[in-house]
Amino acid sequence: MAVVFSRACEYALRGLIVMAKAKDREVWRVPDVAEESNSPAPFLAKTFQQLVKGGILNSSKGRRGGFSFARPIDEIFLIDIVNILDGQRLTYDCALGMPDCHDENPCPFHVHWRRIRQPLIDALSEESLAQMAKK
Amino acid sequence: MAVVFSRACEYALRGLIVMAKAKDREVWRVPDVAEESNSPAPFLAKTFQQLVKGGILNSSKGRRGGFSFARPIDEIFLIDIVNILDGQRLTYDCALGMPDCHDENPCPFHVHWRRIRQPLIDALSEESLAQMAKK
DNA sequence: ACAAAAAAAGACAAAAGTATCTAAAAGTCC
DNA sequence: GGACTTTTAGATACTTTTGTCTTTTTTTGT
Ligand code: SF4
Ligand code: SF4
Repeated sequence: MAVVFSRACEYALRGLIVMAKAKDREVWRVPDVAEESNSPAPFLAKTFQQLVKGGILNSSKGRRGGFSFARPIDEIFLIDIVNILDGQRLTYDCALGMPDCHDENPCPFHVHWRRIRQPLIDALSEESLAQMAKK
Repeated sequence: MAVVFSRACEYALRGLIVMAKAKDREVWRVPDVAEESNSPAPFLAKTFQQLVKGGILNSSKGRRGGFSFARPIDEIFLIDIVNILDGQRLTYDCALGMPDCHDENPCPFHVHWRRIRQPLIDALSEESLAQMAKK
């Protein structure tokens, strides 16, 4: 088990940060992103396809093809990426794994998880790839 | 992938909360805990064995045997359970999955993860099973 | 002593997640 | 048009986690 994000999400975040940091370069081939972000290229390629479907990336085939951002990077927030790759797991699901329990008649742990999850959601929602690239 | 804890940890937390809530009962058989916490009994048994090794639970075999707390439940904190079952993953490892990188020359995400992880560690460190049982 | 009950230990099975490989489709450049 | 490059799609393999099953060991109660 990874720490908080799935491996796919970890690789994607690392890769997208690399891409966002390179102001001069627009289009990236998967092998280049993979090398720069220390990710396995074939696996990263799969997750980039998901990000294309999710509207984060554009892709183009052929000689000068590759992946590029589908919109300005100050309009791409970390939560967008996490939502596409890891779903609502981190932002909605019960931390104790109960399938059909939310808010009504909460168990003792509920209030804690709420207090922890909300700042996480806030941070992911407020931070854009553009801001990540600056630091 | 579970939300933040492994399944083993989810089941353990749920089970221990059930046990802590029952002030009248000291010794619990695994099948009873499993039923009360909606966990698979054989799997829960395995994780309880880990908690015995970790010093959280005592176990006794035979007719009136079962599991009981190894120390007062106001001295058992959630972080103790998480540390035994999930290791340092949540409290120390890099959220982006980089193996050998901590604090020195941090990447753009580092500061965010620190700001999120610390409240999590604090909450888990401050909350005891006794407090969990009250609510 | 004996039978029953419980945890302990280990083997095993199933599922999910991660990673690689191959062939196909589409675009670029000459 | 043809060679080449890149994504896309699908198949496949590996690994880890999760879950089950069986046997053994220990204790209790009769
Ligand atoms: S009340 Fe407890 S079991 Fe229900 S969603 Fe909240 S943490 Fe999960
Ligand atoms: S600096 Fe970035 S890569 Fe390094 S431990 Fe922190 S979050 Fe992980």
